[in-house]
Amino acid sequence: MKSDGKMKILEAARAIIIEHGIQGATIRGIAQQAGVSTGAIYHYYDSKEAILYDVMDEGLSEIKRIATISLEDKKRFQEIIQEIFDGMQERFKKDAENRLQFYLAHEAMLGNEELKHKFKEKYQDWINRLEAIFVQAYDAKSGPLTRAVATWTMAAIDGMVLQILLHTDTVELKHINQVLEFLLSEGFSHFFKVIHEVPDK
Amino acid sequence: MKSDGKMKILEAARAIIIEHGIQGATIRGIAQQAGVSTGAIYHYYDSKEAILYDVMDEGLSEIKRIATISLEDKKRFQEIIQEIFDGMQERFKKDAENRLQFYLAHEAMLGNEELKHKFKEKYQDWINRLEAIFVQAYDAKSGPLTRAVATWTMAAIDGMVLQILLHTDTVELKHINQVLEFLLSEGFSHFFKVIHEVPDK
Amino acid sequence: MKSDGKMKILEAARAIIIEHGIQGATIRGIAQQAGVSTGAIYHYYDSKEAILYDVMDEGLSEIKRIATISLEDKKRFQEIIQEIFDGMQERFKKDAENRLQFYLAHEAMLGNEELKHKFKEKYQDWINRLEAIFVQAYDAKSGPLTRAVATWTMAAIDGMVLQILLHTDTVELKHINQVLEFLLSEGFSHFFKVIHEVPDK
Amino acid sequence: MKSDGKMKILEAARAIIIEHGIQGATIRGIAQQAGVSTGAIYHYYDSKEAILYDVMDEGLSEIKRIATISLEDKKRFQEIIQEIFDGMQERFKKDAENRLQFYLAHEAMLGNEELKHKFKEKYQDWINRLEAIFVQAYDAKSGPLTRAVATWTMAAIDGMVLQILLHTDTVELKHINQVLEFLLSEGFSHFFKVIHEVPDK
DNA sequence: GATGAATGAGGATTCATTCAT
DNA sequence: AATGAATGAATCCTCATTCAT
Repeated sequence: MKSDGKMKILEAARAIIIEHGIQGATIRGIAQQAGVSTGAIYHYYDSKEAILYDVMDEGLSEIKRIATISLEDKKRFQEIIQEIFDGMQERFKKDAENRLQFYLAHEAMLGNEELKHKFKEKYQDWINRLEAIFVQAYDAKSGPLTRAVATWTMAAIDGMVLQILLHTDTVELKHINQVLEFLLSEGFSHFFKVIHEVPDK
Repeated sequence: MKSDGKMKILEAARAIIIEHGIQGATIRGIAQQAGVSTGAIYHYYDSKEAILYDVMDEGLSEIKRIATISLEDKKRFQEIIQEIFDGMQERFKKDAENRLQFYLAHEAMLGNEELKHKFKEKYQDWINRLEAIFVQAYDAKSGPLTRAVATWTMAAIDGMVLQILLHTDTVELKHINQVLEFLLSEGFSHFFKVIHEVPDK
Repeated sequence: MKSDGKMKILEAARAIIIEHGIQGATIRGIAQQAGVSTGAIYHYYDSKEAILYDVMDEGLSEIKRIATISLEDKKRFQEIIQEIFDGMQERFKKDAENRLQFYLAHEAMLGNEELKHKFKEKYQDWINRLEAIFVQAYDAKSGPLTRAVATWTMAAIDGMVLQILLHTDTVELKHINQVLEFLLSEGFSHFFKVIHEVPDK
Repeated sequence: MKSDGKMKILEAARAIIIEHGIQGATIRGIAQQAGVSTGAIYHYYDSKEAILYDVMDEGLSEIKRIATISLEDKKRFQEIIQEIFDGMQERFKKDAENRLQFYLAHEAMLGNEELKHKFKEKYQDWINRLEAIFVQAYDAKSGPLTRAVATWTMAAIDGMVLQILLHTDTVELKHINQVLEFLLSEGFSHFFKVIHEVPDK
């Protein structure tokens, strides 16, 4: 449970980061946005880095991604596919959250080891879930290859989010979705069927 | 054709970024590494950002090279595939350039209009080339769907680069590559064959 | 009401300018003279220019003071005249502030819109006050002509300040003042008497 | 006689100063405008300051101001007045020249002793001429007071030019001119008549 | 708990001038 | 005569962090 003060600071930091990026998130700015003094920040957090870590911790926990799909009740193939598809569509639309995640990922890759570790955990988790979904949906045998497919899928989503944030506009969303639909309904099926026949190199 | 001075600076910047990260890449540091004065830097580049952009641009133009080679002479399918595969492997290794891509994308998202425009152009270009390769390799008919596939492919590569930079280590590279290989040698073939039979919605 | 910190900085800036000129007034120098760190300066002022503007503003608000005093209680003509005269003499002596006025005017002309706006307001204010004094002292009827006289008077003072700063030494101060005295005690009286009889063209 | 190279540089410097002010006039910029290399500048001039001096020398010589009025042929009072008036109107309109002169004056007052000296000479000259005109027009006796009046007049013009350059817009030009007209046709006459009766203090 | 003034090292950038070619 | 690459000290400004009140 976070204290009131911490929550105020976290929320402020989040808002600032979304608007001004990590570089633009200064202690002063966060303090101002939170309506407290700069000194007060240091009552709650030891350093700026600690704040970033907490922002990430909260931020990444919120992001359920496509992994919210319940696996408890056996659903029909078509239903699962549809849910995955809808989940991805939702993800593409969450501009603020995507920015935040992207900024944090960027900060992590700049050398912040703690953040990097946090991301690693999260990706492991996300990919685990995605793999589980694939296993169920496509009746595939869990293994390094299903995991690799999940990894590639996650990568494709991240990369697509990046292009959306950058407004690269290389092709209409309609066609992006057509390909996605094909992949989900046929591509993966084909892959998992074929791949099982191929011996591991 | 880059001047000697520019090359010296680019090489120095790349070296610094690999060793100290982007945050550690200061003008002073780059100048020192390049063995010139700080002022000299500004003889060749208008700003630090221009240098970073050039490092990225220079490094990632690999894609351009591959595209050019592949399309010059009619090669056999297997050869083209191999080149694409190798090109992607190369991309994964370009540590400094990949970091820069995310760093600069970050800047672009924060409102740097010039950068935003450059990224848009760059993605359009990359995806155009990728599409052209696909058209040749898979004997597909150029259209919004081939373009969408190229866009997804680009996205997947970017996303994979992100995971590599974050060291998410969700699965061994061997399996990542197995999936990639399947996609290139069979997946896309299958897709383009099937897709032509499906009418545009 | 200026804070202690601001006053310290303003005084330091004024001292530096008088001794080393505007070019010699660096942030480091001002900070040193004020006995604070360079960073502290930015706690009080947003930019170097803001400091310089404040030094000028503070110094030249003398005019404002005179105007206020004069109009508070009904004074005799001779007294008001004397105050205007003394006020002008004071203005001539404000070396740092006068230099700054020209320095900042220079900046304004080069396209600094904020500064341009400030100058416009300042001149409007000065001339309003001067006009009010004239109206009271010479019992003139407020209107475009009294305003025009105030404008010319302000112009003459500025121009004289310029010549003082340039040390043109075209004539002894004694005679400059004799003419000024005549203007104040007789010239303007004559003008306002005559002008009211002339119909507006 | 100035060499071709010098003339090119001077003209370039002049143009740059008018547009970007003295601070904006860099050796590089001047060289570029003149279409020569930065090094070439130093073939013709020893330093930047030397260029400024020359620009001023040319610039101030060109400015004939109201002093172009010929005193050779005895003109009628009304004619001379009209010429002075017209001369001032012309002066007000020469935006580029006024800027140049103002910028140079500013540079001089920043501590450049050579420029200051040059300005002193010029002001002495201008005021001498103005005084001579007054003596003739108003039939006054040359002396310190006529000189003081000329100095004040010059000051008023400079100050008015400043306000015009700053666009202070305190009053319509029409009324500015009405006051000026009164001064020329009646004010000065009155002054010179009265002043002769007053004994020098 | 809370404030906000103060620190000071470190950042990018500018520019008159020099000099080998 | 002419070039333009190179110099490097100096500029303004930023910001995480500290600490007396």
